Amino acid sequence: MPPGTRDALIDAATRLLDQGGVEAVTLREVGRLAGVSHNAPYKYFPSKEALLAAIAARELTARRDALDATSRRGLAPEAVVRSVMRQYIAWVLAHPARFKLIYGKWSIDSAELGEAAHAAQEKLVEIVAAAQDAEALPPGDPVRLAALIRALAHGAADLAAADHLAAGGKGHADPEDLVDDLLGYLRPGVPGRA
Amino acid sequence: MPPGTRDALIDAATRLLDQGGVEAVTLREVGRLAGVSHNAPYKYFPSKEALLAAIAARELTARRDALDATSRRGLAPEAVVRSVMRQYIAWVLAHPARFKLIYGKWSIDSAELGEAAHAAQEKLVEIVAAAQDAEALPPGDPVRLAALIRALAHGAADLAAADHLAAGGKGHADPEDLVDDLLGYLRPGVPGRA
DNA sequence: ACCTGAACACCGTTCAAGT
DNA sequence: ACCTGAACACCGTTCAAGT
Repeated sequence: MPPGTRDALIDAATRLLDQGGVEAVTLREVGRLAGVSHNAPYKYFPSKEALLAAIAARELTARRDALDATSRRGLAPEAVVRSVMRQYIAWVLAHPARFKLIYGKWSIDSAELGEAAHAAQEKLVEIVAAAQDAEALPPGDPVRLAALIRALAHGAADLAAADHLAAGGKGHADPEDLVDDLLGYLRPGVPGRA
Repeated sequence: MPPGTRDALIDAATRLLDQGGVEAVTLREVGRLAGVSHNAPYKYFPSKEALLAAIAARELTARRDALDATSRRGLAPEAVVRSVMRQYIAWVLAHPARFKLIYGKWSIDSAELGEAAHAAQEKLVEIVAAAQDAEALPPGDPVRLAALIRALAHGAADLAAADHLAAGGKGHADPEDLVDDLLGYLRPGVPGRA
């Protein structure tokens, strides 16, 4: 079954999510796009939220694969870190509804979702640790430094997506600028930004 | 009219928001809590989303006032910055639904909401600029440095609220730790974290 | 000016029934 | 095993009507 009803449902729901946000994802419209009735999804997912969790898990796995691909490209360790942060921001701005969905509130907890998130997080820690080994990032707990870097990219992207970065929007501070600023401050042994 | 139906509606909606997230805010329940019918809100707000925007604007104004109060407390400039970041994180963790609402997707644009966001942002820039003047933060465009600091607090708090900080949740990296780490890296003239 | 009750189109979910 | 159509309770919004 190459298409597969289950995948067709996830595809349809993802399309609706991208086009109109999570509130545009109705089971009736998902069914219509997938060519089934509006309650066929209940054969594959116990609830609408479980369908949304499947979208989120699939997306997080794709993000982890993207991190993996970047880390294998043969770039210098610091370039990998910078590239990964830029990709994160580009992803949020390209698919804000997927981003909001993943980090929004969940009433159910999907093991698939939790594991996908964990895998992506671990990949980033590896990348940061490699940059530390090359002395391109300051020493210390790589989990903690990865969390710092990721939190900045996450916050900058979210504020940019919500149009709350540097109120007035003069391009005074794009999320990419903030990434560069942070990496500048993190450069080991070099005081300040210079 | 001390209570005032309009304020009673915002109060009721805020209570529902805090208790069950934005999806728990239904006009029927808002009306019931406020002691009016389920369509009385339409006399004060053109839509449900406009009522939500009023909540968001009120909250942003309260945040600005909190920033203002902290900056007038007579603390050293660096202590003000640290205190303000901790307050931001505490606010997100205490009222995640208000936070998600403010930075979520808006189909309408409320002038009140935009102005409240701008006022809060400007207050933070003032605080950062004062710390720069006291050489407690590195020099440069205060708007940009304020954006960096805020983006980190925003991202760390959002990831913590969504339980995505340092997957595994061992307290390896609390949002407050990340704030301290960033301020350490930003200390002018001192290389690294030491 | 402020509020109500009935009505409309829509939604998630359940269920009996079909193949 | 997989899917459908009818039904239920709920929702945002509109509207005619009341004071």
